[in-house]
Amino acid sequence: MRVTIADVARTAGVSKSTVSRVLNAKGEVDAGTAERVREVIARLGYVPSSRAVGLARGSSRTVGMLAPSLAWPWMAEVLQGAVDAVEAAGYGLLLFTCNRGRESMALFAEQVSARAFDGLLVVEPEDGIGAVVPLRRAGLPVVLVDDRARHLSFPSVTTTNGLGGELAARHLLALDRRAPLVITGPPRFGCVRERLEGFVRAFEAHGPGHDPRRTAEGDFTERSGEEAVEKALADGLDIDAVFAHNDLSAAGALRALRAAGRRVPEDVAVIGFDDIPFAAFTDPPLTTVRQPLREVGEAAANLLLALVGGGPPPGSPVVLPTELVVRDSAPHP
Amino acid sequence: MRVTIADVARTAGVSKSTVSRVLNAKGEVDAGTAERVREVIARLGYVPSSRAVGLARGSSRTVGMLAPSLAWPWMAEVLQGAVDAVEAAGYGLLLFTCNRGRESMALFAEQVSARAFDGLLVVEPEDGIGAVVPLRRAGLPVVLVDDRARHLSFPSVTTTNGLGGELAARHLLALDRRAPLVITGPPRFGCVRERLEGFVRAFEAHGPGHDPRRTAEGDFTERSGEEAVEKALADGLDIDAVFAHNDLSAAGALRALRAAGRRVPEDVAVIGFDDIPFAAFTDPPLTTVRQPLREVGEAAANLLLALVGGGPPPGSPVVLPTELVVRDSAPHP
DNA sequence: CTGAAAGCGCTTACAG
DNA sequence: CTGAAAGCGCTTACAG
Repeated sequence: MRVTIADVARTAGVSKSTVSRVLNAKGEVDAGTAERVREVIARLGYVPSSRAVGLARGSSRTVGMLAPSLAWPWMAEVLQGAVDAVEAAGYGLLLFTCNRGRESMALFAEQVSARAFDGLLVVEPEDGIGAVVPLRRAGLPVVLVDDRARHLSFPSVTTTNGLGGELAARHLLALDRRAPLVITGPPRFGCVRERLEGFVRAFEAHGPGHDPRRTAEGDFTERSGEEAVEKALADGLDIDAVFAHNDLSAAGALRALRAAGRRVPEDVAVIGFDDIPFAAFTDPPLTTVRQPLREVGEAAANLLLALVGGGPPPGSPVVLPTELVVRDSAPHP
Repeated sequence: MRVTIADVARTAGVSKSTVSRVLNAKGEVDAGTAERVREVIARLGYVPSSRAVGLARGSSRTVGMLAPSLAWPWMAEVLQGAVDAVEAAGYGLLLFTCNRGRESMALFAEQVSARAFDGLLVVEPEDGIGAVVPLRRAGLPVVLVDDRARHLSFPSVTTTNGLGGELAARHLLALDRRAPLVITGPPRFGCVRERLEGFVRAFEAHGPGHDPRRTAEGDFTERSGEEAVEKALADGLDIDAVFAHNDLSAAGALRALRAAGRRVPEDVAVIGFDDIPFAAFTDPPLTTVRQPLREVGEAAANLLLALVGGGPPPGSPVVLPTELVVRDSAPHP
């Protein structure tokens, strides 16, 4: 029923080898023969079976992507970038999620060992990269969208998180804010540590320094941003600025400030991180440190494809630039 | 290098057939032999090659999903639901996007005909389902997350869009709002037509009826919601309520109303549609018609898996309920 | 330039 | 209960 390479060969009056040659533009084929074969292929609507090709060739033209829950708004952007790059290369993207915990990982492991894909893209797994270390050791090309594994020399793509923290700090200093509240994410994330370090560094170099009591640990949720502000105010901390480690917690901070009757930006300037689409729609619109998320996805995918293609692993992480996007929550000086 | 079924057979002192039998729990195998084979499989860490199994068996335990740009906030939710269901069934999900237009579709078509997957999930393609009709005719199980193809008897999953429109209307009427502005999405979407019809129906049955001039066509973007309100106000239309066909355009409406000095909900009550996570964070938080997006993804995937498994196509679309989520932009009466 | 044959790693009748 | 063999649809040396 489905047309195979044998059908094409028979119809064109050549061998399967020859059909395969014109298909893959490999080896010398008489121009006339090639033309004839191509014509038959078109007429019969023949398309090679990816399974058979994969089996014979030992590769599947598919890459895997392991992501935490897709509920994080920035994930969609990274994923879109990756899909675009993968598609452009004629590959398929097999998507896996850690969403269901251990069970997810077990299923994922199965697919891995079943050789369902040729390379793997891993985005910030919540529980560390322990699960992917052996895969890489087993020879599977792996690229991390993250920076925590730098010391393990995992190929990775990340952004200038430290610089981002610095940009936020300098902007607040330019606005003459000296009493910031920093709402971080979970400190196990390398990006969190870098953002904080960059911020503190700038506040020490160009400002009054940073009092550790002005750092509140959040968990990237809107609620945690809200709580951090509520607690700071309840503790009697005077604050004229907030630097949140992501836009969601910045939105929470905005809400808590509003509820407390503090005006933004007059009383308290607020800066977020990520620049997810939603950042432009908060009230007031959020000044934030933009991460080029789609580009991150694209870069990671392209790096992976290069590795799959046999390219050399990059010596150092690919680092994409962050930039400050100024909106009303912390306007220009 | 990689361990194959032949290695297992040799080590266990049986034939490949027998290994295959214990692997697939097919046919009678002596309990002792089976035990021995299982032990060898575990010791050697053998995992069947998905490609080889697929080729021999004629199926790949993979389903495809074709989605428009992942940038729409609700897509992530649907996708997450689908991934969860697919993973739970031990299948893989191959993700495709229409994001790059014709080129995307060409690549997609290629993967389809290459039999890279056993079934296809299609989410609201911008340019209609023309591309997938032939696939289905060719025998590929297809499930639509949409309702426009109902007359083509495509298996599909959708929500009670008409009821959603009605819920919005009744809530506004209960708040004694008689002068609504309805901001629709592109009318080519079936869901848009249903939402509008449901709204109008309720306004005619229980209220003053609906003046067509009170309907503005939007395109689901924040900007289009903003413009619709600006234009209505510029035209001197008196409005005491807005019903937007999605949360993004509702957010735009909120912004335009604020800019015009109208208080929400005192002067104008606002209701959105979808209940994307961001709806809870607007100012004021948005009252909206909730669609169970994750459940939609799950239901669609499960339906598809059933079809792939040889189940009968459902006679009618699977319809999931919408419900009104009341927040401050249109509070309880 | 081209074909016959072996092989990729499985499954599945068919015999026994 | 078990094995030998053919077959899934390709690719790739190896001959010619």
